[in-house]
Amino acid sequence: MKFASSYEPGEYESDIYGAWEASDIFAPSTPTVPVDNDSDGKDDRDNKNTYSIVMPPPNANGNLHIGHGLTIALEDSLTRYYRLKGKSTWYIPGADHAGFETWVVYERNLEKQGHTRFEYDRNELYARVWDFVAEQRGNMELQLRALGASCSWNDLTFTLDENVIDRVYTTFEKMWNDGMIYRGEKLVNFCPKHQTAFADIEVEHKDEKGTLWDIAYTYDGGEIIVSTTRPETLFGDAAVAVNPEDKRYKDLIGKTVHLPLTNKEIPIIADEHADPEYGTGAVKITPAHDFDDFEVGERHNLERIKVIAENGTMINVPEKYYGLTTAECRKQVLKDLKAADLFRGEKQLVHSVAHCYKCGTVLEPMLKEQWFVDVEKLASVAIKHLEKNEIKFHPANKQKVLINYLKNLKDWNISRQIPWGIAIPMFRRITDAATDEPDWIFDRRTHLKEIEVAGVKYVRDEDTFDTWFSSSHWPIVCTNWTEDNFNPYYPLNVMETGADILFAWVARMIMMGLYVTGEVPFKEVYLHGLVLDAHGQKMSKSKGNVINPMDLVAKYGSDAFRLGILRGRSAGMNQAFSEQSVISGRNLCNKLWNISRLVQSIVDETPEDALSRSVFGDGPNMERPSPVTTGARERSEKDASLASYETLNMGEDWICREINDCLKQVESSMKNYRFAEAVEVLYQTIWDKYADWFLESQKIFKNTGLLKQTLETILIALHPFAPFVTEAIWQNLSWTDGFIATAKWPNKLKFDPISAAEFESLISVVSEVRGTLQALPGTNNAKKYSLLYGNDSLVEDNLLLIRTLTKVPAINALDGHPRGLRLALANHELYLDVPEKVVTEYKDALTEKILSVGRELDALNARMANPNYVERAPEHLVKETKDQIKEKESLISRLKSQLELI
RNA sequence: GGAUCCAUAGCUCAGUUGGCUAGAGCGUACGAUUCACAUUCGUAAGGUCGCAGGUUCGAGCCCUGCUGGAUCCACCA
Repeated sequence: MKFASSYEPGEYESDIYGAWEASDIFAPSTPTVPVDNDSDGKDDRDNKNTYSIVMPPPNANGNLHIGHGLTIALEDSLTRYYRLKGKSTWYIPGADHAGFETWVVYERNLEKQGHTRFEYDRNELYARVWDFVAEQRGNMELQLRALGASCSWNDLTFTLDENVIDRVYTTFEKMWNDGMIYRGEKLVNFCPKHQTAFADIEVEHKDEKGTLWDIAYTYDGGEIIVSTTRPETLFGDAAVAVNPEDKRYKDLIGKTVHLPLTNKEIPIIADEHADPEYGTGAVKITPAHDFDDFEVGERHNLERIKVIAENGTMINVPEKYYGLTTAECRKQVLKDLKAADLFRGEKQLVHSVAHCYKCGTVLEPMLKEQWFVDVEKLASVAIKHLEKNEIKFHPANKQKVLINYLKNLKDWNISRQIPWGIAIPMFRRITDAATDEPDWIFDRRTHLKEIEVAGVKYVRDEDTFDTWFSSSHWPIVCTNWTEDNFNPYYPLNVMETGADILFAWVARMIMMGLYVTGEVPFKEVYLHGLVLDAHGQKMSKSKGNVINPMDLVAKYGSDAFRLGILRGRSAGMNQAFSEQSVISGRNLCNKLWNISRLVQSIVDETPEDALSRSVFGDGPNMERPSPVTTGARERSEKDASLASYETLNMGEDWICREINDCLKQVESSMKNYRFAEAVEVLYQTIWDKYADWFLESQKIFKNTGLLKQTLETILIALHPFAPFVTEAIWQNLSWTDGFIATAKWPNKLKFDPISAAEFESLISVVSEVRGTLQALPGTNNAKKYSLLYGNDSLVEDNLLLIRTLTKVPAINALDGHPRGLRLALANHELYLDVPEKVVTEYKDALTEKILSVGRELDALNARMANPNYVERAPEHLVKETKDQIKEKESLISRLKSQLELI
């Protein structure tokens, strides 16, 4: 048997992916390189039929985590949907060198082997990490395949590919020439462990308990007490600041105080930065080691005295403290202050402290010469385009959030002291050269340590770029955008990524896209939130609640994972996820499998229908009977709209209508990025409508043309979300052809709307029968009692169907007097043939039913009693209310007469 | 300090310009089962839509205030 009794994803998934890839169906149909067939010098391509999306590159040396799972589920659903819709889809995969992340892993390995980074020069380290990453990379790519990502593998972009580096250098050169790059000595957040600076955005602030110490700075005839959490930095103090409005210290402004433990005198200055309400109102100013103090120092032209070295030890301090770590120094300073009777007390406080987001080390504000990008122009251009709504955001509020961020953006430190990254293409003049040559020159030859230009020698800056500087070019480099040619794939149709990197990445892609190409890099942005555990908690290794997507794929299948993670998820929100939703997805796949199995078995009863060709290998599950030769069908069979069928009864019209509604809802959901809704409506349609009502009725009618057509339609509609099971079924069905992955999105089905609506009545009749049978005392009622009908054409015309669906033993026309229990249906005369005794026992339930219908009727009447409602509400609503009142009234009177009979 | 989001059934979530009796999945209870599927089928219970006001014929949805939770940015000597 081709269809086993349950769907086993493990038996199909890798074969299916292999077949897709071997047939190269994920490459876009519109060429990605310029085409000029008529040699008129113009590109013949257009962007009307293209759909482009790039993958946020996963870390090349890591494993995919749950967030990647969500990313792929979202992006691949879009890609597959638009592919079925006939677009030339280009889903471009990527791999990230993940500068700092990878470096941390590599350096840890080095340390384990008893080595340090300082044993090697930069080029050698780079080469070693390159090999390390190359070894790891295939793993991540296999996992993307397991998730079903239908990306164009030939176009995979690695963040250190030559074209990426070229593009980054071109941009940097342009910025340098435009005067947007400057070298500045500024305070940067510096990790003493990793020996590198970070951008503001990479810093993690955590609230910590600390101590605030009061220290006396003396002057002739008195002392001024300052409060500090960092006594060890006092050697770098350049002043003491007080608020100009602070009466206590007014007379001291301009005087000098003695800096404790030294022979230095420093001035007392007036600056707004000092808050009279905080501590003593006087604050020590250490321009080289505190961000605020740096600014105070700039205002007052104070000396920047660097007392902490990059390795975290003390420098430029009295002999006694030299070389101590900051912690040791703090201890010693406090001890010495007490001995000198300059210590004036301490108190506990909670303050936020900057930490390295990778190793947790407390970051040191460090005075360093670094490369900065002047972001003013970049940000203002981006704001202008954002305010013109050139990019649509999902969720919409992120547009405002982003604009707000850009308005407050500070200059961007792009230097990193990590070997693993793109070298900054700047060279410094060696000091003894002629003095009229520039200090720094741009040059692409970063593989050289030293270059000579016009007889002057220059040495390369050893720093590398912040990875966000290069990844801000991602849409540009992935689509091979160039200055010279029209590119039908740029801007991207959508940028899908995590809401947590809206600032770090999305903002920078927009700025860079506009700077380089003059256009926004994408038309829409979809941001997903965090995937939380089943209880809404953040996943973390320390909590032990991390869910590995690959485990779920192995256990339940790729489709189940995708369906599960998309359910109940909406843009931008951090939402819970549990194995249970994956199990639901698995169940749907199995349901669909069995639906197909049933349809195939009905089709098989008509042998001339059984014909197809296999597109695929000879796996044990992929075999099918030899083709039958009668009436060979053309490939157009897979175009669902061309298949022929006729609807022969109202259930058939009804399912056509329901499937059409479903398609419409899926289309509108996809347009609005409401993935969960698309999945939900498919789930309902396939399970509750197709299987539970339509297929049940087809056990009687067996309309093979329609069965084939409708099954194809729902398979294609579900394919974007569950690519494997739909393909596995497609390949197993006897009449389908080609890949479902490249099928055509179905057209609407034709049906008779009046007949379709009548089926709703039948459903309500059947439901009422089932409900009443369950409510009656006793078990197995469906087998005990038959139905009697009065003058009712719906029932009369559908005796067999109603009998099948309700499982009652018989349905007979009422001969003479009504008997048994009349069902609570306003428009049908139907009785359950039950003995008087049972009817009597049912009395309470009947009374309750009358009361509940009565309450509904009261509410409707109250509405009509309100003259304002009748006057002001839309006419159709008023009419509807009237109709409902009529229906309820008739139902109630029937139920009441029944009750009287008892 | 600035900003954003969230609060609907036991749990996780829908509910799109305000409009029919507020929905789904899971869970729970009861019942079924040779006939595609126990990864099944049927039935049911379960909600003052966080609280308090306001606008409206009509509010889960709009407005104001409050409470609770989350996140981001800035700052914390």
